[in-house]
Amino acid sequence: MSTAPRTAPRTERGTRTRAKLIAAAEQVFATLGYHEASIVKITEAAGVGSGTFYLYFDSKQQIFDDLVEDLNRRVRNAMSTAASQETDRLAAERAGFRAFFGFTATHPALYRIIRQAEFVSPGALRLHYSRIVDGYIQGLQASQAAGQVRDMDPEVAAWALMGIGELIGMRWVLWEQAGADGTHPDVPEHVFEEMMDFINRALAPNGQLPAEGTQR
Amino acid sequence: MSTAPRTAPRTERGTRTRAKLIAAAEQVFATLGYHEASIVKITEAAGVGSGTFYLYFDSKQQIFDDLVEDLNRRVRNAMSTAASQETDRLAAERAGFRAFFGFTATHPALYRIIRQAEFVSPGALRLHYSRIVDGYIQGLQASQAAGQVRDMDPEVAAWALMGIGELIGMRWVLWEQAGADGTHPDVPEHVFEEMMDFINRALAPNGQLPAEGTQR
Amino acid sequence: MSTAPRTAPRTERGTRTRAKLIAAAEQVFATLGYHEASIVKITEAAGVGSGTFYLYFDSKQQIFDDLVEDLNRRVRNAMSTAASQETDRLAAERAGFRAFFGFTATHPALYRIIRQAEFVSPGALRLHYSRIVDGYIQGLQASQAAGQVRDMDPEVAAWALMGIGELIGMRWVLWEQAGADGTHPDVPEHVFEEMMDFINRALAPNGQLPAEGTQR
Amino acid sequence: MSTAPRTAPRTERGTRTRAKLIAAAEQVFATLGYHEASIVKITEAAGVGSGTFYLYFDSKQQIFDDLVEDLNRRVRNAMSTAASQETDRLAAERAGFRAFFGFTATHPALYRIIRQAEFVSPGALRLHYSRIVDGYIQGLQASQAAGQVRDMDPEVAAWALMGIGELIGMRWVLWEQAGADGTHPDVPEHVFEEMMDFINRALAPNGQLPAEGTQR
DNA sequence: AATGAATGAGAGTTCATTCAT
DNA sequence: GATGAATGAACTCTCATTCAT
Repeated sequence: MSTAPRTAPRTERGTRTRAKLIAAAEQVFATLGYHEASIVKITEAAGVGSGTFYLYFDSKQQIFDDLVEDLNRRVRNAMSTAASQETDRLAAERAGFRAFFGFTATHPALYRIIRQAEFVSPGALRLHYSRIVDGYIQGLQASQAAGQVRDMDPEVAAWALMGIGELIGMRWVLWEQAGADGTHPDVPEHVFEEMMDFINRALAPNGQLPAEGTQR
Repeated sequence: MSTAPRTAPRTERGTRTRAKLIAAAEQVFATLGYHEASIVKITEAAGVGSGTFYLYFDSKQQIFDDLVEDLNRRVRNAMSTAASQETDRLAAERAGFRAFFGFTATHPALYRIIRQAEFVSPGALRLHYSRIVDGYIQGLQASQAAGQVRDMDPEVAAWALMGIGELIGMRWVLWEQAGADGTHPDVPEHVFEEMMDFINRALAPNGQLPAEGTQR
Repeated sequence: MSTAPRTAPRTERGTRTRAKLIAAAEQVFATLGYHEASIVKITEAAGVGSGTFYLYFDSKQQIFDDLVEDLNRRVRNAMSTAASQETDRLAAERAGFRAFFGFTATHPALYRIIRQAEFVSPGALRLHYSRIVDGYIQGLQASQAAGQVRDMDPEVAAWALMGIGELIGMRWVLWEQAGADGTHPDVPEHVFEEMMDFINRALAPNGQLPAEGTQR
Repeated sequence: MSTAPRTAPRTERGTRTRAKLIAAAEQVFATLGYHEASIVKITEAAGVGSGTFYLYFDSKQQIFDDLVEDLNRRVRNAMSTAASQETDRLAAERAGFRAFFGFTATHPALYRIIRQAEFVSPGALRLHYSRIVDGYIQGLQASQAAGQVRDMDPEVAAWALMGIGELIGMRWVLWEQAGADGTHPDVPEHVFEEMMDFINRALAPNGQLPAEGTQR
């Protein structure tokens, strides 16, 4: 009857229990998808009683939302960390995409979970994509200010880049057989280069096409 | 037809009933998603008894597969029909994307359904994307042969184009509020032009970039 | 809306259709049991449309009742025909049991159907057994009048005989593997003789035990 | 216990709930038969929620099998307990049959359930009869060793005794109207005596038939 | 804080029966 | 007389959630 959310553990033991549940949920959702995953399966994987779940989460939806939030934060972090270590615009772009594909290869769960989010948690999907796109927009605007990207609407370009990464990653990472450790291979080199060439041409200022060597 | 249950009625009335069910399923799946959609909701939307469903489909899975198949066929048809009425490569590309967005606007179900397919019907998702990409590849190869597209791997470009259309369509068609008739607005003009410009630059042969000022 | 039973075909074609349905029902009920048998399976086996069934039978129950009636008539007929060809009381008894086991061996359907009758068709089971027992009672009374059976309540003895035949038949006919033609083997000779000896001793007038040769 | 689902509760409350379900199933199966009995009817009779059923049993089939097992164990126990308190072979036999009819009178479910087992649970029916018959065989062999039963094949005699009890019980216990408490009357005295006389004569060693006038 | 037995709404599915053709 | 598409009540079974312990 209390209106307080149940998500705040008061004791240290409680904190540990909540963490076990989140970790179990990530694994179970990734393996089975949202609907096939049941609370009992999650609590069993966490090694706690089924009733315990509701001490920390209001519903199955809520733990799902928490998970999407978590994964989104991690993929953006991976991308921005990688990009920020480069000074050149082109190198930063390459590093960002490499980080994105790397995260996809090692965390296929992200992909799987996101694809279910639209109906499970209205808004979670939009938030996920919007946040990543915001990162692209900021990068593009900075590059425009430095004269390294042509004059254009950065929002449209950002969604285009997001789409390119999304489907290339789907095709050449997720669809390739995962190894025994559940990790997929990375995008093949020539595909990555073709993709970067495609993007460079689309973004380059007039008359500043990339140097011959990389154009093929 | 190869997927129909043995009991599938063969009369004209039966054909009409099956069509009503497919149309209802499209609407219900699009609105509620696969898991929230129930056979009863579909049959109610179709205006038939719940048992009637099983005269035409073996399971909820099967009508889902049939629907994916159906929508895939229709969207590819819309795209190729539109593109084939243009002789110029650029015009054909524009027409193809316009048809894609138009289909998305009037059949949001396609999008929403595909996003759920990974866990629901492994294989259907891949088939859907692969078939559309095949269409892109053929178009790109023809344009390459005509010297209108630069030398490049058409498969990578095709997946990039697919991704661009996918996310631009998601952002500017599906995420925009649908009207009373359930139809979403089309992509705004300037977004469409920015996108086409992006693509043109990515595909244009060296030295054949559209002249400044005539691009829009 | 008419109160007339639908079981009376008016034309010759109707007579044939009804017969096809009865034959199909016997086969389907025997194979699948009452509840697993569906009207559609029966009509398919009969080669008619499913709606046709209700031109001749009011319900699934009714055709079942008709079948029980039919099988009961046939097994009693087999038994009494066999017995009536013997003049000696002992020989008649032996012939009756032989006929009973023979019918069981070639029509295992009877057994299977009867075992389901109690809940399917209240009264059918009682009628079946009562009628057979009535035959035994009449035989016993005649033998008593001839001094060939001791003074006793023929009704109790009749039910005892029925039970003996029932379980010996179950154990040594039905439980033995049927051949390729669906026919079970007959009761082994020594079992039959042991059983007849058992019965003879139970029924024989005091001091008139069967001759040494048949006692073992 | 070996047939319990993995989720079967282990607390004392759980034990009580399981017992309530088994008792309810006995009553419902006896009244309605296997096919008319539904899980909901059983759980309603047990006074628990319908989902509770599946905490204790995997399916309707399983509770049926468990019930057959349970009733079989109890009827054999009642029979052997009664018989073992008598030293005289004849008295033991009488006590065994009395116990059998008494069990039938208070647990008509056993009878009704067994009759349905053939199609419902192949094997359960055979096991039930075989186990009871095994008890008869052992008793007969012991009596033969003591010279109280004539030389004969005890297996055939055992099945004959089983059949006699089966049909006499059906006719004079089950077919007689049950009282308000659901319990049927016992076999009438003169029927019981006639039956015992029938059996005694069938089993008695040559020359040891009970003397006239002292048989009843 | 933790438990797990209990719940009941709702899922997918079947089939005896009806009725327009 | 014959058909078979259509029906809907009833089935078995699942699972997110509650609550007494």
